[in-house]
Amino acid sequence: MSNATITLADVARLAGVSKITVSKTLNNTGRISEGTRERVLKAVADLGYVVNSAARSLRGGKTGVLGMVVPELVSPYFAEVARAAADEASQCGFDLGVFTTSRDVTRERARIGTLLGGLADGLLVVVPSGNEKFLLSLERSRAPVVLINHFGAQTHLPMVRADSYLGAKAAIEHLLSLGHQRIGFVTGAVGSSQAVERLRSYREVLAARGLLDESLIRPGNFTQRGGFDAARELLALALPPTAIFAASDVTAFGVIDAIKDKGLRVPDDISVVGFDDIPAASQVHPALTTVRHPVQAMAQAAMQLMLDAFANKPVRDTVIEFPSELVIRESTKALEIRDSTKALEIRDSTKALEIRDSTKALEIRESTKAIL
Amino acid sequence: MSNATITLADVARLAGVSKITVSKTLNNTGRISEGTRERVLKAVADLGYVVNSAARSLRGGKTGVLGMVVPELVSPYFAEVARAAADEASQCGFDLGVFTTSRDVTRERARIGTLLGGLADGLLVVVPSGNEKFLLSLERSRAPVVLINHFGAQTHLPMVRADSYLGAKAAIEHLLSLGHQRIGFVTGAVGSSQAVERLRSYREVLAARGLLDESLIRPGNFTQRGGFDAARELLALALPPTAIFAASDVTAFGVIDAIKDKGLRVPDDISVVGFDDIPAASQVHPALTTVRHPVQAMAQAAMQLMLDAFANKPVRDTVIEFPSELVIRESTKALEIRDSTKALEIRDSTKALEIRDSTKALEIRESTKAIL
DNA sequence: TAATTTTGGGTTATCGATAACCTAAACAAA
DNA sequence: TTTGTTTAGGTTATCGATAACCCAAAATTA
Repeated sequence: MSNATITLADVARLAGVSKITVSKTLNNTGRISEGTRERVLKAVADLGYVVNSAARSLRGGKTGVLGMVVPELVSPYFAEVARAAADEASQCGFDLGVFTTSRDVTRERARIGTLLGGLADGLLVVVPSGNEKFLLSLERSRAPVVLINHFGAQTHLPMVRADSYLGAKAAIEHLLSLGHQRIGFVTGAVGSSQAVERLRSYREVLAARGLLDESLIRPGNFTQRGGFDAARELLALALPPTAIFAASDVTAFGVIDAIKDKGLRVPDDISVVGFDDIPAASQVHPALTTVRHPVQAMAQAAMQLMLDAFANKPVRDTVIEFPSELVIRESTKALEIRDSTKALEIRDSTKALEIRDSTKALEIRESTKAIL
Repeated sequence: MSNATITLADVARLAGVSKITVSKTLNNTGRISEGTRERVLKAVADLGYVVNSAARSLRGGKTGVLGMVVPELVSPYFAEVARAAADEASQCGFDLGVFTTSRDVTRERARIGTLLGGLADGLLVVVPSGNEKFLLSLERSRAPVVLINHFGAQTHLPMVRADSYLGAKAAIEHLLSLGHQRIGFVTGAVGSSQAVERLRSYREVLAARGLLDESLIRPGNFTQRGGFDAARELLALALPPTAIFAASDVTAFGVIDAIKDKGLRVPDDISVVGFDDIPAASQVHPALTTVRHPVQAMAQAAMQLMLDAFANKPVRDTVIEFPSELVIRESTKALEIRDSTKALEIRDSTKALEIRDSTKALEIRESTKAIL
């Protein structure tokens, strides 16, 4: 089992032709007779030849690999986004390599450079923090870059994102319609533009009705533990909230844990709403009322932007925004006098009621060009 | 904003030196005077130059990127394995790109070839199905390949894996010690070597005590839905099991859903044990008793094998096996006369009792060489 | 038959970075 | 002054694949 690299030259020698003939055969370019083609393909199979992507890339060709950068892999939301993107990429004949963002910005830039410098044909970037310098270095890269869920600093890079503001608004209004007046909020990660949008929506909707109470806002950092701690603080207030809106589903799980830990019940004593609609949201008891991003459609749009960029179509300043949708399940309930026994029955039911508010994706091309 | 690629030559021109001087400066090879170094670094910064990885790779250098292939991204277990691997890779100065296995074997081989043909310096492969041809093509690749959790076909590739057999045995014995005699089993995915090991353990341990009943074994396919359906069937039996062992935590969640759906309680009516110890396992109510793989240690060992391979140390036929450990939480309970009120209290407690059986990792180098 | 086109396939140069080797200076020692 | 030794930096060739171009022989047409 020799470890020597098998190159086009080896195949050519075995098949008794020139390198270029092998290349043409494998790429279906140029004219090759049937006999030669067969001999070449046999030699390729016998030697187990595979093209060297580095060489092909260097010569100006495509590697067939796209890169994706996400903040973390274990977060169900990012995992879902990555899965959707990998699916769409695969449909288009590309492989998707998923990388996690480094905490170190310098290292991060170096890595992006590496990826874009011949390893990947393009990059899908999920930027929670809108680091301007980082975006600038992305903009100047030769390979196409598509941003996903970016709400921060100004950039000309094409992007696909899901609205967080209206989805959060729908969630708060749902709670208001159930009679809740004191609604707590557990924020997301500091620096996440999505988290900022959700908090902004919470503040504006409640302020408009004179119900905003800043003491009901607690940091949650998008973690279950953060949700747990935040809810504990909220429950310890002299006048605790009757409903809690968490900036993510995972945070909401922590909130629910804290509520149960206190001996209270969801949704009978306190209603809880999450955000993201990760797979687990529909499978916990009580099933979680939450806001969902149309992840698959977003991935499809991102992939289309990537293909457009490959085809040299103009994609600069393109913004494709999808609406988020409220998914009502079992963790929210009208504010009323409780009956513990009945509440338990409801909690044990697995039949989730799903109601969705969905509208079409807005596509805004060249929208920010006028600013230039 | 020109889109032209910036190469070493551009930097060299601006700095007034030759290409090789730039290369030496950036790689800290050769002797460069302080003045020249500064001029070069300034030119690099001004132009925003980043090395072309494809060219470097082609020239025989390293790209600094490792590839990892996992069956899927959304599975919490694989996500956790990928996270651990990315952590370890990062510690060693590498970036890790995570790819999902394609269903199409031909496409899969082509992709692996692409990755190994210059894009990645090495590959970590999580192979649930031990496709022999696939392994053979991996063996003949020039770049190092380390298998993770492989139990299938014979291969010379170095591997790191966690025992499933003994962990499953510990789980079953835990249930037996609690007085359970009728223990159901929900299997994993067909073709998964891990799933095979777990089922084998279940069969052997129970058969040894004359308690094996094949009608208590149901397919679960590692999914929550599969666990749900399997548990429904088990509960519909004339003599249903008093405990159910699921081949994965996610399956166990489905099992628990089904039990609750039937109006029964965990662990008061039926005990449930999972496998994997995904993050959610410790956070559900009741917290799940399960079996855990030492994922971080495994990733570290895999990375060490990779580094050894880079250093041309012999790694062929190396097998590093880690023991799995039983984590006892709240979903298992001694078989006894029930008191519903009391059971509820236990269920609502968030204080998980964690007991672990842990021994040291076994390292077997050259173990299979004698077979040749 | 001569001219033209088609077919099948080879030659050369190139992508960008770098290992191996070489060449001038400048300085020190003899 | 001559010889040796650093120091600083440049030349050349090469990795593997392929675009652009070229060239025979065979087939077709005038």
